[in-house]
This record gives sequence, structure tokens and C-alpha cells, in this order.
Amino acid sequence: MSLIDTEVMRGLNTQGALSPEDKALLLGLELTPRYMSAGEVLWQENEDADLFCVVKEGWAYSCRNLKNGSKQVLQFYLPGDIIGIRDFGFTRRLASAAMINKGVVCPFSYQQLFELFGRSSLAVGIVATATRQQAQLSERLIYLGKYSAYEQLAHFLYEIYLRLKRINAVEDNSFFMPLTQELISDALGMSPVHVSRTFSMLREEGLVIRNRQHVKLPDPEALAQLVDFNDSYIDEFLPPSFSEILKTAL
Amino acid sequence: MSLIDTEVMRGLNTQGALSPEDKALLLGLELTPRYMSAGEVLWQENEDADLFCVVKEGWAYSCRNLKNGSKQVLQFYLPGDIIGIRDFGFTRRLASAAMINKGVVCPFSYQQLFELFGRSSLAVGIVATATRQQAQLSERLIYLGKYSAYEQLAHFLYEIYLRLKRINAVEDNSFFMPLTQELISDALGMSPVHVSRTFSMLREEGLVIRNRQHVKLPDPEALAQLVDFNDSYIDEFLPPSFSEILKTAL
DNA sequence: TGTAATTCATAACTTACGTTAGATTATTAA
DNA sequence: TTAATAATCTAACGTAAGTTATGAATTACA
Repeated sequence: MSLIDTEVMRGLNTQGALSPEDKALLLGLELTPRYMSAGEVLWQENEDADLFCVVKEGWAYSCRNLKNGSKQVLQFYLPGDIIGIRDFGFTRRLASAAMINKGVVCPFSYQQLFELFGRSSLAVGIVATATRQQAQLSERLIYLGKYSAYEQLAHFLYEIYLRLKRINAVEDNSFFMPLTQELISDALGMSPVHVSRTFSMLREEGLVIRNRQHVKLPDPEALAQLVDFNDSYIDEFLPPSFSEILKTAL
Repeated sequence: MSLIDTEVMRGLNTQGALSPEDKALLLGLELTPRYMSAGEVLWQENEDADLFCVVKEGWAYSCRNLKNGSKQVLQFYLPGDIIGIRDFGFTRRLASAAMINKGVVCPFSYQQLFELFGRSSLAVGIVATATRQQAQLSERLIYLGKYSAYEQLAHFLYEIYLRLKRINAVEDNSFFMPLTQELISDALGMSPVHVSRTFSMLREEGLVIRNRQHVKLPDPEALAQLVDFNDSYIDEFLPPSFSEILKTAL
């Protein structure tokens, strides 16, 4: 069992798009399969991320455990799926992963993935960009599934605030946000009327001051705490280990 | 303006992880910036996917237009973000994209991205795997945000059915699904009680027969129609153009 | 084989959010 | 400046889905 048994790679192979060297490389990554029992944990959120797995037998899932005791499942993995590329390009796991029933997985290190990329910094950069966007999607999913409109909107605004701060577009906790309440409602899966109501609540709490396209968060920290914001998916850049490897490869 | 002005690449650069050749390569991709007016469409869903854009100025968003007239926004893009890598590895756009206010974008062809990958089939395979998972997440987000529990559960079951069929784990429209209603509820963002109620409704409609871990979909087509299922994100493999390029590169 | 622990189904009640509607304010165009 | 359009707010009312509770059916385990 190896990466070549993965859905996408199998497709590439049958389309004749893999050179003999590619195939040799993939097969060279053959690793000891790991036999997993039902419910066995592959990794927990916030653990160091250093490997991914190909599921050979059984079902697995990834999820985020929330402070309110519930959890949001992000994905289910079936045989042939790769579990854990989501975290490639991050220092720590954004979600935990566990088996559902008993099965077999084949682990590969991120280091091995590097080899596949031919040590190209640029390819790594593209993949890191893609996984970062996926992380943003995951966060939205979590808040859509498990939080009230109030917390959801607060989380959304704080995310925008962080992203804008990163590009120096925040001044005095204020920023320009060219979104109508209707567009926000289409993003957060709620009605425009309820977005308005929720803005009113946030205003009454003194957390958000909004006037059309001008938004001010008087106390960003309070907002962040309210929504239990995990900013690693916005702020964190490539893990130090990556830069080291890439630099020594130069 | 070029790819080097992107958040992730800028990070790589400041960490000293880009070789002079990398930088030259990135800067060589410099392209004519395109000045966009507010609301201007970058692309529509189902159009051929052949390029992505770096947002230089202004805000943009991607969304799916639903048959019931509403739309689900998937992401907002700010300056420095890349828009359109989501579709890399697909033949057609899974979502449309448009500017929110006026701005500037720099388009790059997927072909150019190929160059960055050093024409490595394997790197392309990994990225395609990642974008496929992202597509699955997006679909879940859409159904979470815009559909009733009934349609959501129907969509979920049909997706599992398709994924299992792909690995020959469906027989006579029946399959093994080791999920409790509680786990499903954690995935779909609804209460376990409501999952049970919704299963009962699907049973009464003759669409789903479920007994613990054994599921049968007597009429998969009816289910697919009910939820307006777009199966390209499950079924479609790499676009033909990709295989051609990769094969000629061998 | 029996007992405990899950899992599932259904009912009764509550609530967050959707819907419809009308008034107010801001923006754009003429 | 003025009309026309778009964006926002608030209220009143309806409903899908949450919550709590109870019993039945399965499965796990001793």
C-alpha cells in the first residue's frame, strides 16, 4: 500500500501521466501499515503536525472539539482518501483525527511530501496557500454548524479584522469593509434581517460600531475571547522546520 | 505586481526560503494588471477553469448560485489573496467569482502554475487532492448554510453513496456506513434528535432505508435530483488538458 | 445468558431565526 | 436639488429545528 493507491494518483496513473521515475518515487514511499482499532485517535488538535496518512481500510474522520463540549466533524475519510494534508504548511494540527471503525492506515511524513515536490519552495508556497484557504473554510463551517448568529457574526468580523491588520488596513481598530448586510447574510447562511438584528445586538454590547462601510471594533480582544478565536490559521506562516529545510536546500 | 506579493510567498521570502531562481521565476510571471469595476465578474461557475488571480486592490468574493435563487458566498478575498486556486485540477469552475468594489487583479494561467511545480506530476497530484477535499468542504458549507435538514441529509447520504461507489463498496444500491446518528449530527450541524426525525422523513418518502450500519438508497437518481447534486467534485478526475501536458512532459 | 450501555424513535414543549412588511436613512443619477 | 434606488432598522408573526424526556431495540460485555 502506498500513495499510488490514492484516488487522485490512481487516476493520474491510469491516464498515463506518471513517468516510471514518478512511480518508483511513489512506491519507494511504501511504509509499514498501521492497524487501527475502532475509535483510535490518529492525532489531536494542536499536536505537532508532521505526517499524513493514506486510509487503506476502515473509515476515519477529522473534527474540532469546541469549548462548549460539542464537536464539529469536518470530513469523513474512506479507503483511498488522504487524511492530514489539511495541516501541511502548519506547525500544529488544526483538527483532530480518529478512526470510526477498525482499519488500516499508511503514514507518510511531510518530509516525504517535500521530496515529491522536488524541494521546490514555490510549490510548497502554493500548497500552503491552498491549505490556508481550506482552514478558513473549515472555520466558517464550524461556526455555521455550531454557533449562534451572534457568535458567528462576531467571529466573522474578527477574522476580517485580523486579515486586514495583516495587510496594514486597520487604523485605530477601524477599517473599511465594502460589504452589504445582504452579502454578509449570504456568507453566513442567515437572513439579511437577522444580520441587521445581530449587528444591533453587537452594537448594544459595545463590541462593534458600524456605519455602512466603516467598522470599528472598540475592544478586539473582547471579541476574540467571545468567539474563542484560534488565530493560527490566519497569522501563522510556514512552520520553522519548513523554512529550515527550504533554506538548506538552496 | 506578481505572485511574490502574495501573503504566503512574501512570508517565504522574508524567511529567506526563496532562492534567486525562485524569485526570478516569480517575477518573470509578472502580467498585465487588470482594472476591475465594482461588481465585475471574474468568472462564472461551470466556465472553463484556466487561470487564477492575485488580488492587488479591492475586495472580491466567490459564491455558488443556487437553484432556489439564493447564493452562498464561499470566501471573501482581500488584497494579497489568491483567487481561483480552488479550481486548479478541475475542468470547470465550481463557483463564480466577482469583485465587490473596484480594484485591480493580476491573472496567471494554470499553465504558469505548472511551471512553478517543475512539471512534477506528483506535486500536481497532491494539489489536486487538496483542492478536491476543499471542494467537498465547500459543498458541505453550501448545504449547511442554505438548505433544510431534509435536503442536507439527503445530500450527505448521496455524497457518501457516490464516494463508496467509486471504490466499489456499493452493491445493489446498498452500502455499509459505520456512522451513528450522533456522529452525523456533529457533521451536519444539527441535533441528534433531528437527524433521527429527518431519517424518518426520508424513510417515509421511500428515499432511504436504513438499519443501523446498513443503508440502502432505492432510487439514487431521485435523491440526486432532490438535492441538485453536482457530482463533478467527486467524480471528475484531472482535466484532459492536464494529462496531455503531463504526458508530453514525460 | 443476562445485564449494562448504546443507539434509535417519537412526543411535547421551547426558541432562534426566517418571513413579510413598513418606515428611515444613505447613495446615486438626473 | 430632487427624484429614484439601495441599504438599513424594527416590529409582528410563523416555523424549522433545538431541548428534554421516555421507552424500545440493539449491541457489548461480564
